[in-house]
Amino acid sequence: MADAKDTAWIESFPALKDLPETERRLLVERGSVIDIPAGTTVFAPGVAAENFLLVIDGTVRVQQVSAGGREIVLYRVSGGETCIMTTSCLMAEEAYTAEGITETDVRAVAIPKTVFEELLVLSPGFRRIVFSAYANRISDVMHVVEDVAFERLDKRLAQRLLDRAGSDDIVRATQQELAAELGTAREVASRLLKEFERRGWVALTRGQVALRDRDALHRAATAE
Amino acid sequence: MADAKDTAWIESFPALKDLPETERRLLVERGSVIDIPAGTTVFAPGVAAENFLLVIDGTVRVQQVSAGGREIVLYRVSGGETCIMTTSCLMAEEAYTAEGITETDVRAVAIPKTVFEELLVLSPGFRRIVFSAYANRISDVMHVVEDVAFERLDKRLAQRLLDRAGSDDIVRATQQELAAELGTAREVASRLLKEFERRGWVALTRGQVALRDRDALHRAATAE
DNA sequence: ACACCGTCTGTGACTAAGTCACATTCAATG
DNA sequence: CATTGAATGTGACTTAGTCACAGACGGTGT
Repeated sequence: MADAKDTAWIESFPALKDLPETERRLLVERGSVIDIPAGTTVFAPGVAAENFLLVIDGTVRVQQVSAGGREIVLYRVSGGETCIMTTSCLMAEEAYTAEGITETDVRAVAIPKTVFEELLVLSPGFRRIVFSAYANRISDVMHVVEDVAFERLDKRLAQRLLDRAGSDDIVRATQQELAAELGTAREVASRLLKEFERRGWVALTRGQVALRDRDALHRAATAE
Repeated sequence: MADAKDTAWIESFPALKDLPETERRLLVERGSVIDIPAGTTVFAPGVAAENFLLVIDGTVRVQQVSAGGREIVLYRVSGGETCIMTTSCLMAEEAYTAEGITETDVRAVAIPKTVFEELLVLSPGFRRIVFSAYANRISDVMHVVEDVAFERLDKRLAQRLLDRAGSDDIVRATQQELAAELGTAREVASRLLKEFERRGWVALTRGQVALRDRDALHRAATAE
């Protein structure tokens, strides 16, 4: 009876829907669709996950947390993507210090470890999906290194505002949250935002930033 | 005739030498031992590699290079480890901006892509090795993010000096190279090193740093 | 031996970013 | 409408990065 719903999700994964019928059936029959409320910790240091997660809808934020309580966002996993950290926590020798938190309500498919192994064996397509997920995450994190080590903060902030703004040109986030995106201190983000406001690029209100001049922000984000 | 030598290398990989005989034979018969001189670029942005590399001896430095010419070391691959970047360059959708360079003469085993695929299919042990290599590299790079974003430079420099010093307490590297390790500017590294010297922790000569007080450096590296 | 030259190192002056210690403002709630 | 906790603003200071140089060292060829 739940069959109609169970087969539907696979269509949201471009990479999966082209798999041969046997492999699709394995996924559909043995994977279970789960709903996770916003703000849930999906994985964290010291907590081993037993499932391979495919995110159908919503986003999971993966971030690094420092001893001093500062945070930095490493990447986000959203609809149609796979969350490799849940599985790879098992395999890493060193302990991760990163954590994954649902930013919105998330609907996901949990593939048990055994089925994950089976698919790796019998499906070249599935292998490709898993490896390219890994490769892309490494690439994401390397990009964060590049950003933090070499780019100016005003540039990074402007870019982040553009990335996070919806079509209404509004970023719904506190300055604390924006600072955590970039791995900087709240005061620093605050001062930069004030400067952006002084220049007429944004308008600040409690808990949100309204973009007023996307062009100017874009120029700032891509300067030299 | 080359058999004696061919079977020898597998013993330097703790993870591989416990594989079943069939899988070991595949590796030994189809992999080819290659020698790479120091300073060779093993992989770079835009260059796809066709082999899976197992490093027998020597080290490969993987680093990020910025547009402005600044560098930062992400991790090193040394004897008994696998270089996943060579294979995963193929799989990532985004282009990498990292490059791998041999720091010493390197002896490695190149596993052709087809054999790599075969082994992934038939060997759970080999899969575990590959995935744990990926997981550990992600972990390494995340650690770099943490370091760059949250740790003080003097602390990081002290740690790096201790890491890189041989048993003779000497780090053979120019200040430029040390700066590149940490992703900072040469002048900054230079000033910090001078300060370390003033405190009697190190002695500076052209192209090398001699450690004079490991304890003090260790305290600096682990302070709060 | 010595002059040459490229690399490596040192420094001052300035800008950018992070820290610390607060003051202030806002919006939800009783 | 008064209280309260979260969010924001700011000054003063330290640490890190940039820019523009000036020296200093060590290998090379004559």
